[in-house]
Amino acid sequence: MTGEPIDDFADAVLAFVVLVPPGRAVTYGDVAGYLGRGGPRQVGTVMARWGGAVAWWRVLKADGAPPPGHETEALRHYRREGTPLRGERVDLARARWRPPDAGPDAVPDRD
DNA sequence: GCAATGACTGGTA
DNA sequence: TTACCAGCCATTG
Repeated sequence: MTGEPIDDFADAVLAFVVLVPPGRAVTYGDVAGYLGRGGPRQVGTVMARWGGAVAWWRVLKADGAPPPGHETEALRHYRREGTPLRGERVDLARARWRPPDAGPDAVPDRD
């Protein structure tokens, strides 16, 4: 009864995106890297297909720019969630988020 | 099985 | 800062 035949890879991508807390963001390449499979393009393809079911605006390109065709919409969410912005792009230097179990000490994300 | 496509990335100019 | 190029990998015809 899934109703939506989401692929395994897509499910992993969406599961990762929903883990990203508000005020934070990650890049397509980061998601692919944490998943350990696929590439940034695959993550983008999944977001384009099922991204509407998750906080797609928390996933951006490596240059800190939101997905094309949704820049204004994404920027609106950033202002609302308090995401560190730098001009019209997200300040990945501060907004970049990483999974809690990606470190040897499971250290909480840096401020 | 092969070729084309795609919400990408990093390096160089 | 923007622009162009080559690499990357899963999906689709």
